Amino acid sequence: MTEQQPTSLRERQKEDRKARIIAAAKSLFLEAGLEKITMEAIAEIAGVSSVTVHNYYGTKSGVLLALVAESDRELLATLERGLRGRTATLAELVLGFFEIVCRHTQTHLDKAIWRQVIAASVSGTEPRFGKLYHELDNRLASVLIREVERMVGAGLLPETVDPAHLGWALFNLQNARFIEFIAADGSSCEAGLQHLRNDLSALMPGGFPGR
Amino acid sequence: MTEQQPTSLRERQKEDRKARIIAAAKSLFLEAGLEKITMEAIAEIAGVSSVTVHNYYGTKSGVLLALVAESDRELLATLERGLRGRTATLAELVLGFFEIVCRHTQTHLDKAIWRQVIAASVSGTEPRFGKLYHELDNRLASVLIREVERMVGAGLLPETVDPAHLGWALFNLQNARFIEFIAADGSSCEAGLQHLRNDLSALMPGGFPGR
DNA sequence: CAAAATTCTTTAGTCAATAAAAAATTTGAG
DNA sequence: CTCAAATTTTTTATTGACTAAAGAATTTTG
Repeated sequence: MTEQQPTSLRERQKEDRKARIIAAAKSLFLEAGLEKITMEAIAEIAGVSSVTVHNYYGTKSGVLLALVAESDRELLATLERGLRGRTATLAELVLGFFEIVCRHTQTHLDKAIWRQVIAASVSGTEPRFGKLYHELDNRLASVLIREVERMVGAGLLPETVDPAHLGWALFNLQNARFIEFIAADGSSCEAGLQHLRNDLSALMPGGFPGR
Repeated sequence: MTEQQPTSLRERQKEDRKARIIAAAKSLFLEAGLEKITMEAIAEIAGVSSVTVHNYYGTKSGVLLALVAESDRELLATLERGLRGRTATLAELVLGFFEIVCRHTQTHLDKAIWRQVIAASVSGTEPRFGKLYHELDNRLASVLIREVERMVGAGLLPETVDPAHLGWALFNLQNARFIEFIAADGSSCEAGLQHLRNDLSALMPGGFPGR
């Protein structure tokens, strides 16, 4: 996970420009909102041409994905801190997961950016984009999977559960409510949590599968 | 649900133009693919100006949503025929639902169109768009809810289950796999079904909640 | 240092989307 | 039936994302 420094001058310059671009994008988006900011403006502040921005990130949404990916490591760390070995039930796990993700999106970027990113990940105009986003999803789902494994190991869940399948199912449930959360500026994290609670208790009235 | 004819000439002309536009869009998209077709081309065949197309449908995705909405009634009818009172277990119900939806999208429109529609429904640039799409989702989820109600009534599920909550949870699970299905041109309906089976058996090993 | 390879910028163009003025047509009153 | 008012479409013009290709600049390599 540590960055190996590219020896070549060209590589270093490229990294520099990329960093300048996402730095410019981040500050501009935060101060003026997504659709007020043109690619041209980002390019100008980053000191490159707008075509270069396109060459690096493909589309405006591509720039946004880079912002999301940047905050991804921190989100994963927060999830580790908040969840690792700390939950005794599936509901606790999934609700905790959802709450951390929601709060993180509120703090770091904003809903408009997430909407664009998710929309672009679905629309599939950019091949590399979909791939990158899917990797983020994989990392997030893996957190749930690992915790389910732990709970099985600790005897909190029956040996018969398949951690990967259960983890993905829970991730998808949670993700549907996350999308609902970001889809409307008005909807609160609490409302999402309540919906998710309803989902879980409808599917697993006993608190965990098979019982 | 029956169309009441608008008496005014203006209204009739408007309906006419709208119908010409979606007819033009449908045939053009099918024969040349989504991104080859410009709004200009649609407008020309429909015999209106491109600005009029925008005035009616807002965006290109708005035109697509109209196509989706058009096929929606047929999809609902197919769901009714295929599911109503025909399933004895939740897995049968959800898997059947998923399969019908997948096959319908393959037959009627294509994945590229669905990708655009779902992306637009999330991105939320168009307020009316999100609302319309959400209504389609509601109608689809209601099918599941009704069937769950029936199964509770028939003693196939415990009295304790909340049909609305369970219906929505199942719909969200199924929808996640549907989005996965349309996200990649390569992914098959069968693969989606298998994933969904895994989800269901992970969450409800006994075949239904609470057991 | 000079040729070769790479990468950026310039230039030019397409298309979606929006705004505002202008043109056409339906409607409604007399 | 006719003329003014209301509505709607088209025309016109502009912005901005995105792409392609040619040209300019710079790093690399021999």
